[in-house]
Amino acid sequence: MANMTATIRDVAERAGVSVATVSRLVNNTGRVREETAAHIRAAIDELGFRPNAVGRSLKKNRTRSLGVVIPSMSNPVFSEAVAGIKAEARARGYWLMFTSPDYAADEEVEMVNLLLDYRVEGMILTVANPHHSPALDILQRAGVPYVLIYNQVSDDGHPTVTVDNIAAGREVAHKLIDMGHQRLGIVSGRFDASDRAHARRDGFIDGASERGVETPIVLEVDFLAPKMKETLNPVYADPATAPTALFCSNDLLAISVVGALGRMNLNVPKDVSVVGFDGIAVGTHLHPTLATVVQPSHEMGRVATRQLLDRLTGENRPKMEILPHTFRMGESAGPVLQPSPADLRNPNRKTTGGS
Amino acid sequence: MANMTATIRDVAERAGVSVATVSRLVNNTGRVREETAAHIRAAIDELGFRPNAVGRSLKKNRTRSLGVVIPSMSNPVFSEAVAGIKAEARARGYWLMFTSPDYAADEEVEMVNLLLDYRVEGMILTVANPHHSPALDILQRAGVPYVLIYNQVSDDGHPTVTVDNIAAGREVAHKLIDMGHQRLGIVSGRFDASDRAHARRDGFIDGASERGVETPIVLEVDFLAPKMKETLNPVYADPATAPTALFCSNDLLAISVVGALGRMNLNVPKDVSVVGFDGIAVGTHLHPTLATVVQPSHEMGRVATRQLLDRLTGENRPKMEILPHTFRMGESAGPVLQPSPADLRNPNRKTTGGS
DNA sequence: TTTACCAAAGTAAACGTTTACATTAGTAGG
DNA sequence: CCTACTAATGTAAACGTTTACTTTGGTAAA
Repeated sequence: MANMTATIRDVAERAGVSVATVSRLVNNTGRVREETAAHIRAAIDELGFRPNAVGRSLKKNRTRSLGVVIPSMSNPVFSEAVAGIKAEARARGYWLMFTSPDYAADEEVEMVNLLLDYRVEGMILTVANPHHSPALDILQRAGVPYVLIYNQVSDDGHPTVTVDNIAAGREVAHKLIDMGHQRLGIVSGRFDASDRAHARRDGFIDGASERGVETPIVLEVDFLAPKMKETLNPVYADPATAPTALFCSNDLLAISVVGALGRMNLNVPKDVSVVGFDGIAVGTHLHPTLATVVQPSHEMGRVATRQLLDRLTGENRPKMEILPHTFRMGESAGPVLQPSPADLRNPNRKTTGGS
Repeated sequence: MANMTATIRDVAERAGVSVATVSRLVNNTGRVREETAAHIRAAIDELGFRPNAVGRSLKKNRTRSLGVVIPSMSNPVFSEAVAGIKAEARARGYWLMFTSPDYAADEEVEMVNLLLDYRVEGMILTVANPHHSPALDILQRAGVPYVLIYNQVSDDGHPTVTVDNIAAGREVAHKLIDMGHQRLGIVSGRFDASDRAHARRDGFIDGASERGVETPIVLEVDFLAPKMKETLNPVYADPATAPTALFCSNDLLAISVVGALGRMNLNVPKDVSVVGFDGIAVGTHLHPTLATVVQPSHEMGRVATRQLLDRLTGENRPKMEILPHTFRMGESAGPVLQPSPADLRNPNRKTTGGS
């Protein structure tokens, strides 16, 4: 009967050969006579031998594992990226050790430290703020290669695979204004926990300003437990001033907003248009389907991993890479139905905005 | 400047002590004079020394890591469980290596093998079918402790933390029938990929039968890419025979069903009631909110981990543990509004059903 | 028969820790 | 001054692999 963790030495002994020969057979390195091989294979089977990756890692000084740190596992957008990372990593023989700090900054540092202790060969991560990140400092000090995903970095910064959040935010503003919306709003998670939410907001506000539309109001909510109705109620107390379109910093938030509006007896999109960000799958199954900016999450994961692994094999250094996003129209967004008298006098697009 | 992976020997050398002393200081085992300690700490800082977990694991023959294999990362119900697992594991100094086979049976085996190679000390997993699982066979053969979660096992089987899926299914049937529904349906993922979907269906059918209600029709869809409208259209072609209530084997599916019905111009819950299973957070944010059976996912993760770790420290053997589920009412389910003439003559609850 | 070569296998030294055991030196009791 | 004890530290052998280097035979060429 097979049992507790036989070692290569046990196998060698039982097969009557040296450990070196067993190792060579197991790893297909060097040649071994077929007769001998048969003995060894038999011994392996009988003992239930399974090469110890710990011993191997130590000797080769390579763990063949990558660390992945994403903000949260409960947002499908990150799951999709991890799927992409996993696909690419496994195709190249790497294993993933991943974890999420769930939006706690100190956890970010803690997890990076742990991963370094485990000697991952590289890391892929999304941090709260890449421009001031203790976690990244540690990583750099340790000299372990890494690639960011989703994060919004300025040009010279860290190697990153992401989309152009600012441009995307701007486009959403334009799209909504083109549909006739003149009073815009933003619903976002905490900006200090997400640099991309920050960027999307900036782009959106910028886009509004470019079209001479009043600056959108900004509603910052706690992403983890958004009390959506309480947030929206005061804003929609006066329909005459309330935004006719809301841009949400991610799809999960947008779903929550759509639900809350419905429960406030406001129709989406007739009374309020809602646009999300991310393009998570569930958005297409809702009623109304969710209008959103789609990020190529799976692809982002793949590309980041490819960059990282190429770097590890010395092929080249990762650089910043901006992947294309797309706007996906959905039933949650539509034209303004009842423009206010002011809007009737003012055509949609002002050519220029004073101040 | 700090740099490439200093070893304990480097530190010892620089501090002018032996490696044993450094080890003792780092691990708080044995005493070391404060003056010496200061030197060592300085050396550690200057060299950026970070104990190599691989070396440590090899020597101690303990990796302090647990393997987690869940069917999919894109279903939030599993993310919640992992959060619970993570909380408990980290509190006791364990690290998680987790992965998901994404509903591919051969991957299940592959992942378990990899985790065993990495010498995880125990595993927590949800398999497609615990009664015939090559992955579990391997695990048992290897003698590595494990605990299942979510899986539906018969009494004598594997240690498992789960809810009573059959009873829950039965309750849902009763609830719906109590609301006046007489024509029931089930929408489920592939039964061969989920023993719990199987159990929920059995319970539901059983519950209907107990009340003398016609056997629900069963719609089996591909969970990964459900073509929901195509599935539901033929069923709802004739409103007179179509189910007035649908029980879905999980919330993600239920959300998809609600959306599809909406797009078919059927009102939920006026025309059709929909009930899900899992209790994922997003369900409470939708409009209509999702009626569902809530599993204590986080708690299930915690309990399973506690069982496993207790087992590892020899405290006791894990056994099957059934946690309580709850029915959460939501706007997606309601009473039948326009009972058919037949229903009017027949009161809701038949006292007994003849075949 | 020698020589040279090659395939097949063995030997032993790492890899970075931990830890049982040994050593040293300082202190207190006699 | 010796003895005994203790605190502080050192020595060296593991843990399970991989791999450079060596050894052993067998075979073909000369």
